[in-house]
Amino acid sequence: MSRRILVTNALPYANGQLHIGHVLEHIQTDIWVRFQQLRGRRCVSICGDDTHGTSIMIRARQEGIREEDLVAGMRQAHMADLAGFEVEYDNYGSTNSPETRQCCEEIWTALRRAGMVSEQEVTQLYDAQAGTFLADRFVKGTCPNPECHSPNQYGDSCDKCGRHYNATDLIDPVSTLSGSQPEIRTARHLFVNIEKLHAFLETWTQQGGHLQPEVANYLKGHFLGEPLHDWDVSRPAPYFGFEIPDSPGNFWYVWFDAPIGYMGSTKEWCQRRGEDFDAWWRSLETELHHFIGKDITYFHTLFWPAMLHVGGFSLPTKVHIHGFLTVNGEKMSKSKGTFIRASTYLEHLEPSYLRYYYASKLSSGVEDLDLNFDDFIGKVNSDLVGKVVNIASRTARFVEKTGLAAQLEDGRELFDKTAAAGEEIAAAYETGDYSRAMRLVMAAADEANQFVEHQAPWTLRQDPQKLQSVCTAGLNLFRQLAVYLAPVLPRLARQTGELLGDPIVSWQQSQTPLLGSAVKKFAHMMQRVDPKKVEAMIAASAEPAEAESPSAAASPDSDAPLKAEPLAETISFDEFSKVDLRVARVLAAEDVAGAQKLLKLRLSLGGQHERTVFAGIKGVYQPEELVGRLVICAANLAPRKMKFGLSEGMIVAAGGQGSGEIYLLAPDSGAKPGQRVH
RNA sequence: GGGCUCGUAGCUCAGUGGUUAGAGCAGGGGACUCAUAAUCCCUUGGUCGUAGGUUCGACUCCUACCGAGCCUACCA
Repeated sequence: MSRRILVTNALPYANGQLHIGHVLEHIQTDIWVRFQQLRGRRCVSICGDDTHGTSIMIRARQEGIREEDLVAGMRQAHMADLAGFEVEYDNYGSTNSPETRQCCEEIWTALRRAGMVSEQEVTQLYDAQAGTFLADRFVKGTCPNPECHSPNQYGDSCDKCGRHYNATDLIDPVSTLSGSQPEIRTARHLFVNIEKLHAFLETWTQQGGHLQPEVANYLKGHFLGEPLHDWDVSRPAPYFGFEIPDSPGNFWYVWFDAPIGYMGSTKEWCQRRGEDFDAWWRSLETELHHFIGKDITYFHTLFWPAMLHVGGFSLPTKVHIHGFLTVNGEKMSKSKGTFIRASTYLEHLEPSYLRYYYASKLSSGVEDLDLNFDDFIGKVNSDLVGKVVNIASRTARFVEKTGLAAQLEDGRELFDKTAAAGEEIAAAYETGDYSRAMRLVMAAADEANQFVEHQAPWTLRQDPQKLQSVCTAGLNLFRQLAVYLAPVLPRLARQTGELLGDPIVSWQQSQTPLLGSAVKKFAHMMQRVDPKKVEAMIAASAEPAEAESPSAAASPDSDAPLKAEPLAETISFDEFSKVDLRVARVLAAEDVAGAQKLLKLRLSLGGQHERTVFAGIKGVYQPEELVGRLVICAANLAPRKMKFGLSEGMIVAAGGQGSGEIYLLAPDSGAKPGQRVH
């Protein structure tokens, strides 16, 4: 009996345009789906937009439109981008649909019935002016870390010093929505007591091959080794989402309904196609495969199976988790032009290039994948144009008039060999090891080129029958490759079908030669990648701000540090003079065992006045080189108790955060310990 | 600090116990000229991160360390 498979791709968030990192996942999914369909399986692919949450609500407000309109517009843009990359879904839905709401209610009811919902008080910052609670990313303030005190930090953690804290700990918090000072308010939230399913999750994650081994290990070590925390699944109004039926004024948190959106989207498809929903989501006969990025592992491997289990739905057969995309070896960067939108790519380059490149580098593991443009150009040009398409290009013209021979005589052996390789290639696709599949196909392409070379059809004008025989073999070898590549390169498969008058619809077509068929006039199937277009794409992606402005070019110093850390708000002289900075001499400096960045300093402010200060400069300054030198110390800072002792001040230093650059300030010679800095 | 992944030729990567470690690209030499300066043949190039260990035998297993990335905690 043929397998029945339901495949999902993570739902893109409706808050932004797709970029080439999103595209990686969609292509990975699309290749797998097309492969299954080519193999004759019943394989349905489901996606849609993830539409709820504070971000969407805020953005809609900013643009002065309804959330529904914002979300609808973004969905159209996402669908257009995906279509541009030849990514096809059987249904592209939205979490903001009646179908998703219905599924949410069903699972919620089951959670209630299982006694897995509890209420707890949650204290959060509240913006009275905007009338909403503030998610961490909507509040900014000064980092509460006394050693840091960086302004303009988000409510969850400081990107300067890396400390994590509660938004309520921020100094001088400001709502980014209204600019007003938020107040602290308490609200009742609903929690799912996932710990009750600990044993179930332990078994499900560790057995049955549902997860890649490294993912199973990760969960075991990080979450399953101790009781699972209750999961906060509600947000008080106003919130763009679904109101919880039995808890008026509370809405399901976006991550509650996001995966349920897979079901809602399936339901839409079922209604349109007259399919039975339960046959897809409550049937042991149906495989369920999720493709996601490693950033959302947690939601898909713990909460999601738990919700499905409680709701009586099918559990995922496998969660396929991939790594992140880097470009030219680094995180995508707006200033370097490597943060490339899907639509920008499509304006400059063919989707086939990226589909093939990604396929050639994807494995079944969770490793990150690097898109290196030199490599990209080389690989696409030599593999696809130089090798694969070239086989057709050098044989088709000779048989335009005669068509394919009635028998496969020459090349029979190689044809059989290539046909036999099909199973190995299929196995590689099946496990998600596309790079292996591509290697195998390219090896076959090399042999096909050798065959053509040795038969030298261009020397056979005097022997039309032999010429036709050789080219029939060459084109059949090419057709085999086109079948094997069809999941990755659907356009090439279509072109091949047209060339030979026989559409490629099944993997099985690689096993039998096509004979007696007419051959159309050969036209180029794929253009080489033009490096200039790659450059143009990168230039078009670079942030306009980074495009050189005349004044920036004239200045000897880059304005990058200032951009990285914008000026703080204006303060009065009185406020400035509250900070008492003093010249101090380093009496002693030592490593703090166990600390990653800390040195323990003993400072003298003159006479008997000494201070112990911890400074995050380990690895940048050696303790020996500090002893005796003068530094500037914030001397009236409240002492701070730290893991390694009490810190009685702070020494000031300049630096680009995160870059490891730290430069201690020093007074010019002549300054004496204890002197104040005015 | 804990965890995961990775470290093999200039580049991108195969290779998970067994003969002298492979491919593609790039480089060098030659051939062909059908083909999108594509192709074919030959060729240069690696102490498989380091150091130990297990084994008759290790790139492959174990331990430690070094380096890169990510996650997580703590801390700055």
